[in-house]
Amino acid sequence: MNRVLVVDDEPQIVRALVINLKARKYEVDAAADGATALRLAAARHPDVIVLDLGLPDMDGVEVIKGLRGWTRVPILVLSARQTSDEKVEALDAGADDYVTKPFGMDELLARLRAAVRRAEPAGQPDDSVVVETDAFTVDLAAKKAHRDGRDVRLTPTEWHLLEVLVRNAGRLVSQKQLLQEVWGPSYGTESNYLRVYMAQLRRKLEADPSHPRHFVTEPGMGYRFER
Amino acid sequence: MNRVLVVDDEPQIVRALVINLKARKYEVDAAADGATALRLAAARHPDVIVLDLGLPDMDGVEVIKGLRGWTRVPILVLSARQTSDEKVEALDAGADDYVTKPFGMDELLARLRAAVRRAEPAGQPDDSVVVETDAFTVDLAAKKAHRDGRDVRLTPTEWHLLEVLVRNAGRLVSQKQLLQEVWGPSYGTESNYLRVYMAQLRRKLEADPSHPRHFVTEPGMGYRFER
DNA sequence: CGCCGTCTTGACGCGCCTTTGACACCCGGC
DNA sequence: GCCGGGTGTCAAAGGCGCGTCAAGACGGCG
Repeated sequence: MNRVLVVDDEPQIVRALVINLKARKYEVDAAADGATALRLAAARHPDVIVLDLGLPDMDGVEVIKGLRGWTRVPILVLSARQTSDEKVEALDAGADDYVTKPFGMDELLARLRAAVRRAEPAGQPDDSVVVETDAFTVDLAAKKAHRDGRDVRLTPTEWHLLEVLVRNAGRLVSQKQLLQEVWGPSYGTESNYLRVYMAQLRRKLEADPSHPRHFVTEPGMGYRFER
Repeated sequence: MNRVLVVDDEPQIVRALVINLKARKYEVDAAADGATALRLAAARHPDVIVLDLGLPDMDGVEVIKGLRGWTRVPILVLSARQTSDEKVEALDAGADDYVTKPFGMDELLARLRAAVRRAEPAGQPDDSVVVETDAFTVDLAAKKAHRDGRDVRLTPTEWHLLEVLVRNAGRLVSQKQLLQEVWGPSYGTESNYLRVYMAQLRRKLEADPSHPRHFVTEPGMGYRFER
């Protein structure tokens, strides 16, 4: 099931979109301004964002840039402005598509499907989403972690952190990058969050949490997941 | 340089597109019918396809399906038909974007850039910058150093220094430049720092630290990394 | 409205990294 | 042969980042 973030300050537009999307089995979050949009994008990690450019608190293009600083999630811009310049600016800022109001719901949904479809990973053989270590296994797609034959329960934040680390297996991930990918673009220095949650992951997944072998600290730089 | 395949049966449209695209340093191929389009797509492997739906020999949607059978290359549909049904059909067949004629060249080019951009390989993953010497290997992206089959742990300052030297491999780097790049612009004369940390790097990476072969001192000037 | 799980925040001790000073060494010039 | 600038080496001190714990704030759900 795909998650959509709808950003628009006109309630009736939001309502129409939410109804249509939910009817098609999307999970929907909604935001009425740019700040909320950025926060929700970070917190909920939608598969696609529908973004109205005319927001009360900030320029829509700034929202696009704010998102593009840390994510490649498809952004479908919705706007009443029809001029070519607006479109070019939004697209070059990182938007994936641009639909002018009034729009046909069928077309919007088709463009949404197209955006989601091409964002899906190219089905490459043998890049399994299941990662195994000698102590535990993680299935990113199924959102399941296993250890000693038992399921391990992880909170959303723990999952998110784990996911970023596992996707970069073997590579160092800087503290700043972790913070921005998990907590959102406005974070970057709150390294105490990382310490708390790395401890959680280690406690839940490492065989010997006080001597981690898979979640390695690189002092002063970041963390690394080693298979 | 990106390669574009333009598919349209109207010569003046093709001409306009080709001129504009070539002026922006794209390599351009052109096809006037669906069969030629499919052949050229296979032969030339364009980075993006601009496809008119109204072709003389076959339905545009069939061309899309024919392409999608074997490639995920971005397809930007160009069409005179404005109905919602047409758009939905084309998008669901696998098109990435749909622009109706008459179209603004600026907008089309922006949409083209967006299509090419998102098709680019996702960010960093697996683009490792590995430097090898006979004694050790350094992976700048993963922040990993290897020697005698074992990982070598480096502190942040050591990494930073190593990075500057490796990025300037073979070239002399002045003491002042090293100090300013690693310790900040307000440093420039604290050459004792360099001596301490160069010793660290040599001890951790050189086969014979007292006779360095890769981290060479140029007395009175600076240091040089030799592969 | 109250409960429960999750996230945030602060405090504390420890260990490692950085900084700093002292000293030996090499090499050219006097 | 002596001297001095630049360099390599070592070790101690200080500070900062990390792991850990726990309490409080927050938010979703019944």
